[in-house]
Amino acid sequence: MATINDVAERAGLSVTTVSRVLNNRGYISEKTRRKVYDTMAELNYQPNEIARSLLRKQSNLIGLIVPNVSHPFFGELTDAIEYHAYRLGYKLLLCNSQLDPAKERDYIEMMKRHRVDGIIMGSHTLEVQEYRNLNYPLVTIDRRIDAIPYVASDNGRGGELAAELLIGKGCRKIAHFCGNLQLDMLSNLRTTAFEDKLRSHGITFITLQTDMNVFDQQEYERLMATLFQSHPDIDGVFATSDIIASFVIKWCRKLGKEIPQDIRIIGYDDVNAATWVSPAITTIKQPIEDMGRLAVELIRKQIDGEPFETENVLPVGLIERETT
Amino acid sequence: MATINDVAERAGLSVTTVSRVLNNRGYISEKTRRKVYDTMAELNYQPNEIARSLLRKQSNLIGLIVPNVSHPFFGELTDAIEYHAYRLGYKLLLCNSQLDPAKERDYIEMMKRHRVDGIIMGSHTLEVQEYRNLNYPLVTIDRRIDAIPYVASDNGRGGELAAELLIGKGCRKIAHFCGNLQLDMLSNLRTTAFEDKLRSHGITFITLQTDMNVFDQQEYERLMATLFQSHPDIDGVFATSDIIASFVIKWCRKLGKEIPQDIRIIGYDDVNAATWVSPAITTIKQPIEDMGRLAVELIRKQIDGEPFETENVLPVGLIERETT
DNA sequence: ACGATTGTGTCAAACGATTGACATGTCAAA
DNA sequence: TTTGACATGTCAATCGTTTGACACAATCGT
Repeated sequence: MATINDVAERAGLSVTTVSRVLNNRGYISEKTRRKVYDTMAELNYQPNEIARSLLRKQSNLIGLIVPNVSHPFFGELTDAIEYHAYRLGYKLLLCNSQLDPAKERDYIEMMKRHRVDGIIMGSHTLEVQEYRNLNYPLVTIDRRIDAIPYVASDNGRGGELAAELLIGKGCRKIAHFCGNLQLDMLSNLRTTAFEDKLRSHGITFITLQTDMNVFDQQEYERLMATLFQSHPDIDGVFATSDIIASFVIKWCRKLGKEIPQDIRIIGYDDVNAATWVSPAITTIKQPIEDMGRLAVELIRKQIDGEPFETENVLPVGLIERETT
Repeated sequence: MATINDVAERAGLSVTTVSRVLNNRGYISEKTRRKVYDTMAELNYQPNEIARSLLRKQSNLIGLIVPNVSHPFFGELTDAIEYHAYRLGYKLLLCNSQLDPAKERDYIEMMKRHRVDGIIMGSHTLEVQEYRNLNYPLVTIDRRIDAIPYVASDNGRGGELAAELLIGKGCRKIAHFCGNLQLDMLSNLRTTAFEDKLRSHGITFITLQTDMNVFDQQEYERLMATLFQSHPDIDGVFATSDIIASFVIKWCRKLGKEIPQDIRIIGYDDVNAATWVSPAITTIKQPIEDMGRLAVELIRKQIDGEPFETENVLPVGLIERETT
């Protein structure tokens, strides 16, 4: 691969001059500028970003850790993050933790070695202490750790909205699929708020935990079987992801339950997949695009030393479709 | 951030010695080795991969370009690629082209500047000439360009299997949703093989083009409306992705068509989403995991100068579920 | 004709690590 | 006592680029 020296030599100029046109500094005549560009094209020269990064102490890389990009929520979030990172001139280093602490730790180390400019943590399976010691531009999705800036949507409000809708539709016995409550994530607020609301209305509910971030279809199926066997009379379901909701729909069909007459279902996230199934899923919309934009923005601000908000909670919305 | 000099100084050793323990070369006493590791931990030292890359002329980065990770097929493919890249010690640079040639070109340039060790092209919207001139370790997914190694699944066989199944089930008038036939992709072979088979059996068919890689829900809906309006009597559908198939299912429900009694539907890919909808989609399975593994493997072989196959066509399979 | 502006050059240091050449020393085996 | 393995050190070059300091011309306005 051609270097700046090759370009300078071939163009009959000094490296300094070539560097000057590359970086737009100092006086350069139009003729020289053109000569340099021509030669660059001729040699198919691309400035070596590695050398630049070394000198500038800036890699223009952002690390993103998610449980799994093939989960619709994280896929769409990754899309949004990639879009905004690109707009700001950053490249994205993608890591799937698979919710494996060892892999997550390993990836974080790798990223630090590669001197990424910041890390967006969509997965967080480690102990709080480890994140605290990181000492790095960081943004967390859906989890609050000390003073580390985070972006989340209003999970409490989401749970409330779901409860209100189901109550309003007259449901009397409701099942709720939530994520792993052991993990310290803000999405657990959905469950808290949802249960509080139901309790205050004296409505019966059953809460079932899943691992919503890396789906295990088998586990979902087992869970559905258990639920409908022990509680054949539930008339409402609040699932903490649209994917789980789609499994509920499947199971209802299998059991001959009419949706929404016999049972009402509400999902969460409003991923594209919510409209792929029929009936289309009523859901709580997370502003995925905005969350991605904000996450990137927060990294940028930390890099540029600008002030930033630590707590970034975005509004959610109810999207009513055909399952309620 | 601490450098190797800081470590050496603090440990009372020379950089050479520290470097020797880092790289496991030459004689090192157990005592010194421990001293170095302790000091590294103390200073929270991480060797600067940027400096290493510059010297070694190896970034350990693999670039991946896909139309869009939030498309289930590419999400799952990305997962597989990430998994195997990680196993081999590579990090993944993720790029969504959004099927925008300008963005794709721009990303390719960026990747070359960053000296990624190889590029996996899951999106290819540029002119053949541009890829030819790339002169870089490259692997293409589902597209054949000169001698550039590619991985694909047996699209021809896939189309054939779909046709055989539908014919076997007694369908007489079949609709086929294919991707953009203008793009020179191997997935077009599905269409060719499918149509050939139907023709040889004297079965009527209608082929409709979509842009399957970046889904536009609106477009799908429009397409469905058109199809069922002008051909209310179709009794079989072959969709070139499971997502499109799920839209067909939706539309059939809306029109009160029973699946599979009135109409049989077969999708393509066998992504997870194929089982989220009900009835679960009968589909042609692409070995996504293997495709990802092979793609990474092909990049590695090019980097390491090992011999490799240029044509890598993996077998597909029929997964019969509930829509046929 | 003077000084300012413009255009280009030379030189060297710096970024953080690796590596080869070579020197020096200790210690134990032969 | 000699030899060689083991252990560590010094020194300098290298990867490709940027940048500041400084020098030297040519050209321009006045």
